[in-house]
Amino acid sequence: MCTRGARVLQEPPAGPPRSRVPRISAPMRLTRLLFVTLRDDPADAEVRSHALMARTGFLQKVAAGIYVYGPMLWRTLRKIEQIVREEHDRAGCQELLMPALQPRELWEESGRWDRYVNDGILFHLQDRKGAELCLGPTHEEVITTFVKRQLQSYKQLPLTLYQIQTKFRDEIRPRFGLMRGREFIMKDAYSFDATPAGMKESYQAMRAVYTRVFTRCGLRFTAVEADPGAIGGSGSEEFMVDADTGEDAIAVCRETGYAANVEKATGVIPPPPAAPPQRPMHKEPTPGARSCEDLQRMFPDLPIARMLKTVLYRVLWRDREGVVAVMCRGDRALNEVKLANFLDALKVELADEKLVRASTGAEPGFAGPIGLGAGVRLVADRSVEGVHGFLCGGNETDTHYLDVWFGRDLPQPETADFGQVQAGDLAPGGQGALEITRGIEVGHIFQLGTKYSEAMECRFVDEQGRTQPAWMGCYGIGISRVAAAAIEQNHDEAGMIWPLPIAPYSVLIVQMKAGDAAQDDLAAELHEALEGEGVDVLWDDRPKVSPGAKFKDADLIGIPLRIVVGRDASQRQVEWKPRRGGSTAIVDAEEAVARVRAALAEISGRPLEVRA
RNA sequence: CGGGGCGUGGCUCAGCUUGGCUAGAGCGCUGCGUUCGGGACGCAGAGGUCGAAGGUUCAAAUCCUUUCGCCCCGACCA
Repeated sequence: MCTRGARVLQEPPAGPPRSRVPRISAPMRLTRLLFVTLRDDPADAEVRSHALMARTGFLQKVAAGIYVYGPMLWRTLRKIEQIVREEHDRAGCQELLMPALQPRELWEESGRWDRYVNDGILFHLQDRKGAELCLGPTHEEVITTFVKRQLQSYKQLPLTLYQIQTKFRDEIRPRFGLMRGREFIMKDAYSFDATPAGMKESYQAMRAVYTRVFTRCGLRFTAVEADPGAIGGSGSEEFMVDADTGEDAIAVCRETGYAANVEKATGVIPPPPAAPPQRPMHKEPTPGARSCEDLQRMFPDLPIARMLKTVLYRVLWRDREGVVAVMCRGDRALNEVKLANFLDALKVELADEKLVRASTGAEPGFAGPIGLGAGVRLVADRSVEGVHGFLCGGNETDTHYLDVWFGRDLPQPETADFGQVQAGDLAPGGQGALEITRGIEVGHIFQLGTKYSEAMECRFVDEQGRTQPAWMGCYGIGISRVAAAAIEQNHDEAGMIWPLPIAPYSVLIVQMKAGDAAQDDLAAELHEALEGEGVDVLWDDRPKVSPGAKFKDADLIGIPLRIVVGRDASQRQVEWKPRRGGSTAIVDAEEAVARVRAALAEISGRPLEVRA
């Protein structure tokens, strides 16, 4: 097999293990690693984290949304996992490992098989007997089964179990490299309690774990209120890594500390303009005016907040579908997640033109509350409250009504909050303005309640001798997504900038000229010294690579601490250059080692600020 | 699933509209030499079923059909 002769692995350092701190050891000379960098971004990389990882061999695509995690990335992923493990174990959680393959029967029990298959996100297959299996996208069914076969008494509760495992979801559109893959690494945890109050306590404990985990990873993040979505349950929060390229928009208020995913966010919206003098409702021809912008041109004196739009939705429930018309102030936008929740629907989607014509008798753009087709349910966003003498669609092509009053011309429809918050709205309570920022969801925690424990009969006997379903919570961290988010948040023109706690290596020794005796000796000495202290150190010992290329590569892979061994090596002088910040200093070799020690001591000794 | 785009050495791409020399460039890679603190230079090389199948033609990377894969927008998304 070995046509090129066996390569001897780098011999392990002599003597006993030098550190009790768990550390990821591997060959640390660049000449011993498979290390290739590309000058150009790959054509299919859309975001920086993906492009940079693909250019450096961190990540290689095998199929859409399916990747090889290269050795460098794997080191980072293991460090993230390590932090996750330590914080979960410290909080009293137990690690286990569940199967990736799961039988259909379990998913029938919870009632999720059809839904997940119809949504198309479940990878499923048949074994040779024809039995159906899926590759687990999540593990509520398995964990609930695992626990129920052992759970008998309240004395066994509370209990939190977790695993770190590859998850499979046939995402309709995988994208952005590690950010949204079809196969990805996730930590999922599940708590079991005897009471709702216990569930909330477990949830709060896990919230603290998450805060510690992301803080220790060196990330800037925000915990936000979230919509629990299809998984169900009463309360949930997402942990968002702050990044402009994030897929999620979040509403935050610096003053009050309020933070919520815009899917869920609510606030106090600017009041509508004062009521105009009463005039009778009348029809007005509005040829071609399909949008509020068109109408503003036609009626320049009418404030947009006195135009009420009526938006038609096709709504799907489990057993039926229907059409719902939703009214909303002209200067506001609707929030389909809130709407679906209010209607208890599986899904809402904008009605197509055909459905609009059938429901209103008019071309799209002229829908209104008066004279809607039979069977169309009418509701209104709370932004319509207090709007008087408004304009609305006439349900007749090229026609709108003007000077319409709720109560006089038609009853005000059932009104609730279906609105999307906007920058400048006040936080709930009316203090402090909301800003809209973006984030990458790296963690999500849920209070599940008894949804799965009831469906799957995960019960125990309480103190009074009664049989009760367990109160559950579930908690996820996208391990591989954390790595991508770290780079989305921390990079510059030249490349990645890893936060020290999760960097593949903590220190990079860049040797300018391999073969120069003084440099060879000093670089080796530094490498030995750092290695001996248990520091993850990488040594760029490549010969025949120009200094420029070495610096470019160093910037690209973003090892946070850098020591350059160059022309002053014979004087034991090296250049100290952190990846971020750019300030460099000429120091002697001992000082460089001391600075590494200090930087590492700072992250391990830094008190964890707990952000609410 | 709807709309759009792309598949040509390891990477980024040209060539295709209007079929025709031996299929090109830059980067990367190998060897030799000169360089050596921000992707150096010279010389000599290696490396390609032009995504796949079928068809049209004297002749197909190029035209036609089918198919597979990938990317973007949307819908979707514990």
